[in-house]
Amino acid sequence: MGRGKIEIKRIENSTNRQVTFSKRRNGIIKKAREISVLCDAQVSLVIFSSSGKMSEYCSPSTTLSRLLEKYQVNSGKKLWDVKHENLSVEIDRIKKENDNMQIELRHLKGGDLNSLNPKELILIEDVLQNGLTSVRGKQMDFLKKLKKNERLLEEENKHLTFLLHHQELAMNGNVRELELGDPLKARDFACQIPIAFRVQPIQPNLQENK
Amino acid sequence: MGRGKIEIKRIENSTNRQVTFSKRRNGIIKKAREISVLCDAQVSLVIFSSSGKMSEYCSPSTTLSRLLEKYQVNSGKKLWDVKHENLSVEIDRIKKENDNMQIELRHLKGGDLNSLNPKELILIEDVLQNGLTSVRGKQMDFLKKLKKNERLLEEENKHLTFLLHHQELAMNGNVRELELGDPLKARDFACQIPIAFRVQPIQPNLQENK
DNA sequence: AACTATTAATAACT
DNA sequence: TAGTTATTAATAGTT
Repeated sequence: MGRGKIEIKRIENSTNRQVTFSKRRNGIIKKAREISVLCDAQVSLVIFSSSGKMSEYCSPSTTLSRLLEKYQVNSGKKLWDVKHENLSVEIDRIKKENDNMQIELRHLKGGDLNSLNPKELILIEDVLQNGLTSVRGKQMDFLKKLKKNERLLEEENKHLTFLLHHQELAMNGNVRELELGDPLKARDFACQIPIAFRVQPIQPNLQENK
Repeated sequence: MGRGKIEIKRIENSTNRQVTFSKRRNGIIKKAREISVLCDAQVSLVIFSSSGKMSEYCSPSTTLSRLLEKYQVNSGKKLWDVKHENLSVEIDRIKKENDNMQIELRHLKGGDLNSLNPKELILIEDVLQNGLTSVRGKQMDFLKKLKKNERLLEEENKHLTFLLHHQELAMNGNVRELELGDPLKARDFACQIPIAFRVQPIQPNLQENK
């Protein structure tokens, strides 16, 4: 169909090839659209020119994705194969793991025990007993720590009380001396107070609890 | 191009549509092959007839998968990544669920308790205590059942012993009578034995254990 | 499935 | 790159 018959083989002239590509691409896309409409067919057409330019046609009644889905079902070929498959396998594996843990958890919490025999019950009992021992051990640790902190606090209290008492005594003495009118001692006193109050012992253990 | 011009709209006559589909499908596939060869193009063509029959063409220099890979890069559209993404999301969800259960299990079994505060410890202790109570309750049920069976067996034993004893007495009596030569009694005795042995009490509860 | 009158596509040319 | 046209190719209706 043209000014002469042509052989179906690669067109060597690059310009010619490019022109023919343009024309025939339009033609084939038109054909695709026509068969879609005339025959109620679903068509996907993807064309890359030798220079890498892409053209496509897809029947308006569908999408390329859906068509390819059908393609896979129909042909049995897998297009987005390995990755997809791996993910599915992974999901199955994790789900199984999940189920097992769920059952174990239920059993430990005292559910669904009817399906177990006495031996299995004993195993679970052991696990629970061990868990309980550990948890109570940890609670005991907390208790000890609290007790220890209490003791430290009490000691600190004593110390503070002692310091406070001495402070009072010193203050009284200075006041008395101030009343007697000694300016040198008065200055000394003014400097003393901040230092005395700076003796605020900090107990780091007290901040440890979360 | 035919015996008359046709409008490009759905062919209502089903047979006609089917025939036209066949002809045009061949035509378009031929066109696809031709543009592939003539212009060094890569073409993928997938066609589904309205009845669901699939036809395809793909340039010999490539595969549908590779072409679609290029398609995605070129168009920026995602063909199978949507599904891919969904699977990934699903995996993440399940993995998270998994992790949570794993942590819970570890805690119940007495591991990784350092990360817990006293309140959480108490919660876990409660769960363990409840579980232990349930498990021990179930064990108690088993024990009771065993005890009950034991009792029933003992009673049955007694009964059987009793029957056996009587049997022996009866036998001795009959033998003596036989020795005295009473043919009527002898026949009676012969009939008695089977009946006596038929009193084999069956204890259905004994079969209940799995 | 084959035929053929007719239209549609397009190769070479402009 | 786009338009023209002579020629071939595709195909609608028919057998």
